[in-house]
Amino acid sequence: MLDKTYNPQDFEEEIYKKWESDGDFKPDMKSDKDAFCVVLPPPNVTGVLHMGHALNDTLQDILIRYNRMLGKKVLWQPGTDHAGIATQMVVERNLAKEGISRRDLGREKFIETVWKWKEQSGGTICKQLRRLGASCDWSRERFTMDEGLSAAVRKIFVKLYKDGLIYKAKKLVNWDSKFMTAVSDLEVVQKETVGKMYYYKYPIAGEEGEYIHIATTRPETMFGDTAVAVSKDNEKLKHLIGKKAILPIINREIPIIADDHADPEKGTGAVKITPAHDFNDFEVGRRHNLPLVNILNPDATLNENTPFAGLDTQTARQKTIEKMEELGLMEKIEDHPMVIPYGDRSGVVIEPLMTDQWFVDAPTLAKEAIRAVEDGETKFVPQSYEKTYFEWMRNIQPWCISRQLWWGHQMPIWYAEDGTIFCEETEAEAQAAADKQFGRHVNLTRETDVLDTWFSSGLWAFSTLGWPDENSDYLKTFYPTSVLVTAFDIIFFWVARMMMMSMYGMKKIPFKTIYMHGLVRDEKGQKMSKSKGNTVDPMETIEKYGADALRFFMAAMETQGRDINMNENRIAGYRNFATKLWNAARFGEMNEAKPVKDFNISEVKLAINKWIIAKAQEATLEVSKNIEAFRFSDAANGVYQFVWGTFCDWYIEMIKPILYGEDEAAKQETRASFAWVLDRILVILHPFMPFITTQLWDNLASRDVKLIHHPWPQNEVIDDQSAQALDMVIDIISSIRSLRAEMNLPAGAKLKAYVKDASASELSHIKDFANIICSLARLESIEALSGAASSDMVQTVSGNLTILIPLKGVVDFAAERERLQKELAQLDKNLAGYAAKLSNASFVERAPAKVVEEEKRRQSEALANKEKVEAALARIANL
RNA sequence: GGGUGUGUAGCUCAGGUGGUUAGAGCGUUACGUUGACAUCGUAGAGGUCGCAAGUUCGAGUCUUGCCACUCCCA
Repeated sequence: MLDKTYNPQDFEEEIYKKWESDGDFKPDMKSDKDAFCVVLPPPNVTGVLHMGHALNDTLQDILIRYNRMLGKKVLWQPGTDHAGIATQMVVERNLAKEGISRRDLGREKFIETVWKWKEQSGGTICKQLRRLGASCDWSRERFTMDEGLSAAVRKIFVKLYKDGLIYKAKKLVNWDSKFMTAVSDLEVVQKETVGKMYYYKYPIAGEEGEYIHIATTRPETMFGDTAVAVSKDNEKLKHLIGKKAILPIINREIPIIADDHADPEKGTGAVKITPAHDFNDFEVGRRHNLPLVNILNPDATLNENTPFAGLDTQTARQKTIEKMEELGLMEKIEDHPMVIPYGDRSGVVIEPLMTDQWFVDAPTLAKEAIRAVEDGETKFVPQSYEKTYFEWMRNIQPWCISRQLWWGHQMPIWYAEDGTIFCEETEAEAQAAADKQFGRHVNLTRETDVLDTWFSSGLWAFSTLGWPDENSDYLKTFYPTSVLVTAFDIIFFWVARMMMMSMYGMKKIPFKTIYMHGLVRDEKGQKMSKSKGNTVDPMETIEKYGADALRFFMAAMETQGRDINMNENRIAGYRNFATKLWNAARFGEMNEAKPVKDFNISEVKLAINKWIIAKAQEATLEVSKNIEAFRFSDAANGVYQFVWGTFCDWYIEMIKPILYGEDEAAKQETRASFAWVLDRILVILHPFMPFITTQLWDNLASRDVKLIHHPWPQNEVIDDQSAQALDMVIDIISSIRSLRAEMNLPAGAKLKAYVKDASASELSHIKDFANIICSLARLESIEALSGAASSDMVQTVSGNLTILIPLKGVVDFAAERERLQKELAQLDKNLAGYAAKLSNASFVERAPAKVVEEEKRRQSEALANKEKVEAALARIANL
């Protein structure tokens, strides 16, 4: 027997453990069916599950479970990302608590510590994914730093290097002074702030009392100035071009050059050029062959090229201003709105800095990645994301892949004493190559930089399937993967890079479809963030409402291209939905509705049972179609509507008279049909709510097949002949219920009803379903009206039928007149609309005949109804 | 500044290709403990579909302009 109340905490975790220990998530590699594969976007190993994951993983699990039930060979490939900076940060913070810095430990010991941390605390998010019900094949769990994936990284790195697509260059890069590493453009966030604009002047060399006026937001960088630029079109200032300015304080002469970077309309029209510390100035410097003067140390303090060595930029700025004031060169300081770059992990100001770094030639790799999408080999859903993708890919910049961190893939690069570079997959190979080239044994030292985390996750679609082993069964079976499901915020970080790396490494697309979903926001539509304190922990939600309710919420809210706002009421609503299903199942149990082996739906005789079976099949079709089209909300709402609105609200209520009646054959068939439909519900609801469906499946009967592997119904022939009769019954019941409510008839009053204007077949249906109608509309009887309607009868119209109920002295006829007047007004309004359309010659001429016919039908129906209502009004006019 | 979305009931949201009286859940009102379920049932109220013009026999849906907000890129 099922428990009286639905309590997901009682069974969800156990069910998951059983699936996992039974190997239910593993693909049957011997099967000859189509393959279906999804790679899990690897969460950071430091991560904990947030609502974004809950959405992402629910959608993937729905696709995975649906396709598994379709009988395909299904793999959901899980794993985690080593998350370079994030992980190093966590471990460094832990060490700091014990007063140890990573430098105290040294590189090797530190990395050991990270690995230890990973073993102990790295698996949190994977446990949480299990709690959500994600049916990943955990036996194949990978980590971006594990041996296989590291081999993939080395192999592709060497290949790229030898193809000339990885190179070392001294360039201006985004420098994070907290972690003392370069970061990529994507890891920099631009924040708007109100800063200051400083106006000062530089003396002109050899011209006493002449100055050039400068406006800058960063006075302390003046020690790195190697020119002042003026536009050649600047009438006021162009006479200065070719002269020299003197950098005050350090008294260095710098040229005044002509360059359009200096906009005559902005600031003073003259711009100080600091090529080593500004991306724009760097370009100016290159155009004019200006020297680069670096004024910063790696920790963003000023160096000995300045008078303020060792001071941080803020202090140095104050000192510079003071000095300039002393010299009488400071003019004014104004508030100035500006955009300042910050490190997305470190939160410190990012400084452009000249350093030696390694780059991937992204513009070259992007070509194939663009082509694959242009040619439709990979499709974006919703398609509009193609635009974003193309926009980015066509303007892509070289990708800085080196990081001056310790945690990550160390680059397979070795230097000889003279600096010659050797790039091989192993040290031995590098040594051999070096010895061969030099003709003697040389000492090699390895590059200390590690790779950007996204370099290894860029290989994820194929490295997890066994590459570089080209003969791997999994690689052959599952590559290209079927669908990638991800949020749009990592389209550049990850999706674009996987496309590039896969097209380069595999010469084939990584996935056929990329499904992009939105972000999960808080109730007000604000982005969730720890600093705002508006995050909702999915684990707490699951604890309170069950994983199924959270999953169903995510599915039901997922409409293409839109963000999802959290809504606890709604989650509670889906928990109620689960409760509803639970109680429906209990109803079946109490009424001995057990699944019947080899139950043949084509032999079902009762219209009510035929009807619900057809409706269940229609719902199945709807769910299938919508999942295939990635219309998750339509799919979820389809099952919801069927379970609650059709099965519980109508079918269960309508079969009660049968189940409590005397007709044994009818009872038997109804019990079997009920059980069949309930089973069908469990099947089509399973991808959305795997736990409750499995719990019910396992407890309602002994089964030959586990629900997780139950075949998904396909190609069914739907017999909906009985649909019309049942629709009429439902319509009659609804009309009578409305009438009762509107007239405030006591719920307990048993009434007699008479039907007018019914055809012979309609009358026979009414007779067949009389007990159902009476039970649900709380009538004493329903039969055909013989003779004229008596004057105390109130009426309601249902389709083309008129239902009359005599109400001697029970009713307030004034209220009834009011009700009928209201109905009449509505009918008149509609009739006016139909008449306007049909008297419009161009409508009748140009609209399709079907539409015109339909309009005429509606008009005549409304007219007939109007007559009936008028008759009823006349009848009770004097009461 | 460039680009992209969004604006529908009190709230949160659905409304592929234009065609009934624009739907759901929550909330709300009235009634109800009828032998699964009060985490419930029945019935109702509630909308100039952001604004304005246009195309069309017909516009929530297509076009243009405007307003407000979101996000991405500079």
